[in-house]
Amino acid sequence: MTRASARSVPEATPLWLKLSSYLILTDEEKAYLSELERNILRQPPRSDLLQQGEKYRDVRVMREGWAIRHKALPDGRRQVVNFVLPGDIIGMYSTLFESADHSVTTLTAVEVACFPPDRIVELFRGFPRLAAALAWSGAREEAIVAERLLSLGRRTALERTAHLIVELLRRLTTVNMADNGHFTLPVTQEILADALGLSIVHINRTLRRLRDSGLIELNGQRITVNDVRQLASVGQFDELYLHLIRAPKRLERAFSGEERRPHAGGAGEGRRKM
Amino acid sequence: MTRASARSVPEATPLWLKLSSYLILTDEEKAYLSELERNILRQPPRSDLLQQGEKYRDVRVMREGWAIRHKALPDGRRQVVNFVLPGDIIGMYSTLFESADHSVTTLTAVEVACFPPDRIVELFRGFPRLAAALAWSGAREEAIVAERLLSLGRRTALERTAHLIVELLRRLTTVNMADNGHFTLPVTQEILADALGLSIVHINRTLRRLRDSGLIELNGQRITVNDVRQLASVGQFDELYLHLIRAPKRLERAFSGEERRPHAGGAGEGRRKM
DNA sequence: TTATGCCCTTAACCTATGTTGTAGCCGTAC
DNA sequence: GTACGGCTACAACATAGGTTAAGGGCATAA
Repeated sequence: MTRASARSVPEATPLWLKLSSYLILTDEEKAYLSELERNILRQPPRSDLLQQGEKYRDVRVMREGWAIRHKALPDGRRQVVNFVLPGDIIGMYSTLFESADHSVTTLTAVEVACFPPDRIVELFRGFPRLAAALAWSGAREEAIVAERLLSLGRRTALERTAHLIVELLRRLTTVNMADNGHFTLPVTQEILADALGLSIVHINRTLRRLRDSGLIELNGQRITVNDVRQLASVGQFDELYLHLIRAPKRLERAFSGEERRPHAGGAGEGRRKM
Repeated sequence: MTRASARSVPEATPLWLKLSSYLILTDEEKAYLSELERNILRQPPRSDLLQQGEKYRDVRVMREGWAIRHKALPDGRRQVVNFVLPGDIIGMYSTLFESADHSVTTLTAVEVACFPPDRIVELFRGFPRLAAALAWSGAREEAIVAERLLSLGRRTALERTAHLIVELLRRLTTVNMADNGHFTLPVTQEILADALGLSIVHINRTLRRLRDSGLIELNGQRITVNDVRQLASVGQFDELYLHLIRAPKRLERAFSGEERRPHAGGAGEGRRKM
C-alpha cells in the first residue's frame, strides 16, 4: 500500500473532517477522498446546483458556502427541506435514482467538488469503511429532516423558529462557522418562511417576538443568540437527533474487529447469537 | 463461490424482494440475506419495537405487518414520521448512533428478523453491492420523509390527506398489499392525525369531505380508492419521489463494470473524466 | 438625481384548523 | 345484561397563522 503521496499532502476538506469524526481515516482513504474532490467548481449565489425533475448528473460535495435543498409544488408553493453546509453531499445516489425530486440552490457563492456517480460505486467496492461513513451521514441527514417534520407537524411558529435557530447554531459550531452564539444566516425571511412552513408575514412577527424577548438579536444577516439555553427550551430542542456524540469511534471499532470475510454459505449453522 | 446450499433453498423475503428490484442478487447474496433473517421474532399490535431515547440494540427487518416510526415532544405531542412496511429496516445504523431519536411501534401483529449491528459492518465489508442497495433504500426513505415535510409545510389538510392515501396505495401495491385501489389501513384517526400534523377532529372532517366527494370509501379499516387519478390530483401527487422507476438495473450495471480496484495513490494523474 | 427592485415591517382583516363537549357504536369483561 | 373503554362523529366556538395592503430602507442602475 503506497503511502499517500508525499508530493502533495492531501488537504483536509470539510467532507474529510466530517467523516473523520467517525473514523480514523487511513492515508489511503484520505488520498482517495482528496482525489475525489479534485475537480472543483464555483457558483454564484442564488444559482441552482440541481433542479427538481432534471436527470441526475454529477455527484457534488459542498466545500464552501450555503445552499438549500427544496421542493416545490406545481403551483409554486415551496418547502425548504434542509440547509446544505460544507461537507454535505448533493445527489449521492445519482446512480440509483432516475431524476431529482428536489432542487438545490445556492444562497452564497459556493465552491463544490464534482465527480461522476460511478465513483460512488467504486467507493463502495473498494473502501467499505468510507462507504459506511457516507451511509451514516445520509442517515444523519434523514434524522434532521425527520426532526423538521416534527417541527412542522407539532410545534408552534415560535417553537419552530427557536428550534431552527438552535439547530443551525449547533451545526455551524461543529464546522467552525459560528462562534460564541453568533453566526451569519445568509437567508431572506422568505426562505426562512419556506423552511418553517409559515408565511413570510408570520415569520416576521415571530422573529420580532424573539427579538423583543431578548433571546436573539438580528442585524442584517448576522444573528446573535443571547441565551441558547432558554432558546433551546422555547424550541423544545433536544440535540439527540443531531447525533453529535461521536460515539467513541464505534465504526472504527466495528471495522477493526476480526478480519474474517463473512461466511455466506446459505443456511450455515453456528455463529448467530446476540 | 459455493452455490447457495441446495439443502435449503432460501426463501424470498420482503427485504430480498425490495433489494432485487435494484440488483440481480447472486446466489451468495441471497444466501447471506436469508441467513441474516434467520432469527425471527413476533410482536403483538401496539407494542414498541424501539423507544425514543433508548440505546440501540439489534437491527430489525420487518417481514410482516405494519408499524409506525414516530417522534414525541416532552409534552406529549407526537408526529408520525413514516409507516414501516415489510422489507423496511429498523435501526440500521445502530452501530453508529448512540441512542434512538425516534420510536417504532407496531400497528398490527408483526414478524421481524433481528441481528446484531455488527453484521451491517460485516455486510459493508463483504457485500458491497448489498451495502449500496441498502444505502439506496435509506435514501429512498429520506425522500419519502422529505415529501411528507412538503405536505406538512405547504399542503392543506385535504391535500395532505389525499396525498398520503395515494402514497400508501402506491407503496402497498409494490409489495402486493393492495389490489385494485383498495387496501387495509390498520390505523386509528388519531394516528392519521399524528402523521399529517392535524387534530383528530380535523382529520375526521377531512375524511368526511373525501368520502362525500366520492373519491374514497371507508368501512372499518378497509379503504377503497375510487378514483386514483383524481385523488392524486387533489393531493398534487407526483410519484417521482418514490423512485419506483427501478432505473433499469442501474446499480447492477455500475457494479458489473470493469473490476479494477480503484486506485488510491493520492494525487495520481489520469483516469478522471466522466 | 431619480427610478427601480428587493427586502423588511406593521396593521387590519380573514379563514383553516384547533378545542371543547356531547353522543353513539361496538366489542370485551364480568 | 350492564359497565367500560376505545373509537368515530359532529356541532359550536376559539385562535394561530394566512392574506392583503401599505410604507420605508437601502442598494444598484441610469
